[in-house]
Amino acid sequence: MPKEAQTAQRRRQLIEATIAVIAKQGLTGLRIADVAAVAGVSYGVVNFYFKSKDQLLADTLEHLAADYEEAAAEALAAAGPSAVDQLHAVIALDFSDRIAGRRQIAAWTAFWSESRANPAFRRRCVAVQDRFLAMCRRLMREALVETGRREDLDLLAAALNNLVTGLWVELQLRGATREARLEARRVCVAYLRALFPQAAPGDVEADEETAA
Amino acid sequence: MPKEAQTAQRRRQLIEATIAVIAKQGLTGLRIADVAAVAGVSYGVVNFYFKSKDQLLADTLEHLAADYEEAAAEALAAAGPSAVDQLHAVIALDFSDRIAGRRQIAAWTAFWSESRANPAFRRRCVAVQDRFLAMCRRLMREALVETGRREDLDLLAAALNNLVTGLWVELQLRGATREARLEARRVCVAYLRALFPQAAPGDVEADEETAA
DNA sequence: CAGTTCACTGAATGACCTTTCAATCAATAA
DNA sequence: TTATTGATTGAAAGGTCATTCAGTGAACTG
Repeated sequence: MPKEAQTAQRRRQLIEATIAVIAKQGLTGLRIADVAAVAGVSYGVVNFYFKSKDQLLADTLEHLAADYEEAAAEALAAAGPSAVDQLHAVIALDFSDRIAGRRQIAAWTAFWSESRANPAFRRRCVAVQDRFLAMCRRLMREALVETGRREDLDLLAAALNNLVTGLWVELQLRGATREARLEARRVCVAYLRALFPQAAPGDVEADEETAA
Repeated sequence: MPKEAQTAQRRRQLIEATIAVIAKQGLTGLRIADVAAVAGVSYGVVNFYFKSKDQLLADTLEHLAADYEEAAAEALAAAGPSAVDQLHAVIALDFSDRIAGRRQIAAWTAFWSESRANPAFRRRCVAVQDRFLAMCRRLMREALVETGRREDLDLLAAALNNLVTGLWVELQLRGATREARLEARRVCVAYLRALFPQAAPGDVEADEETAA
């Protein structure tokens, strides 16, 4: 493996260990030594690859955010052409194992909660939310052209956005098992069905979003 | 003032300082000395009234939870008799200054994020959610009797529950100004209106829930 | 007024953790 | 093989912080 790729690989390994430790011990219980132990390396390594603990956390958030945005783009590209289909694809992704695993959800909620104290966290979290909200608006505008207009579209798009966020918190509280994630997805689908009774979506049971 | 009341008063003062510090510095930045400074007392006092930092945090969560539950009971009692009215009253409360101030929201999100690492936090947070969800279910069942049945009632009640949670996270990220709280409330109202188009609710602009 | 109680103070203690860095080791090049 | 480079290790330094506790003083009590 070329040197550069090896460095990237180790950084990723440490970031993933960081996420695991946050999930297990919370952000207040996160220690550099634990991250290193989970990654199976000496604790000096962490400060070799990351300038400081703070930088490690910032890079961890960046990793989560970039991974989410990449997966969302892929899911949209892979979904059917209708706006309702695309909405359902995004919902499926939001509760998929890849994006909404136990560890990732714990890390996201940790960053949200610290975001008022850490402007860098705040900016990145807000950027992700902005992008997701814009996507919801666009898709719902299209979906409502298909099924009949409403004047409170932006509010209903914000509701979808925040519904997903709230369900993530619920998964954090109750444990993001596969069954719990399916149930969360059903809640979102019920919301979409309430808005678009005409458009019949796929069955939630069917696929655990194997795509992407 | 009788001794017992004075003790309770000081404990409350320290708990409120704790909430303020969490809002400003996050849970990771919370130091006993800061709590004491905000409360305007010497730092030794904190360990005099609370066995430990952990106990201070547990009592802080208990304070938040009890305050919320009490306010919810009052809001329900003060609201009109119809289920839709009561739903709107609860929504108004959830984005009121009393319950959803900047500091309280920051504290709640902090406890949520630490709840996987701290079983005591988790239990209390889940208990609040359980109660709120049960209330949403009951009120929506009644509302749907008034306006027409649906089979996915439990999912739609869960959606309301989690929508509120998600909006709190949004307020945490973007700042819980009065205007932002009103907007969040509008999102909830839009959701309710989408479900119950017949039942006309009050105008959101009208009152900032002065009741309770 | 002397005695007692008790909230309160802040210096001292000791645990814990991040960060630094000299030494070691492995891989590659010469 | 030997030299060089750069990753890795973990001991040590330095700082931060929760917690303890002896002492202070204010408010009651008899």
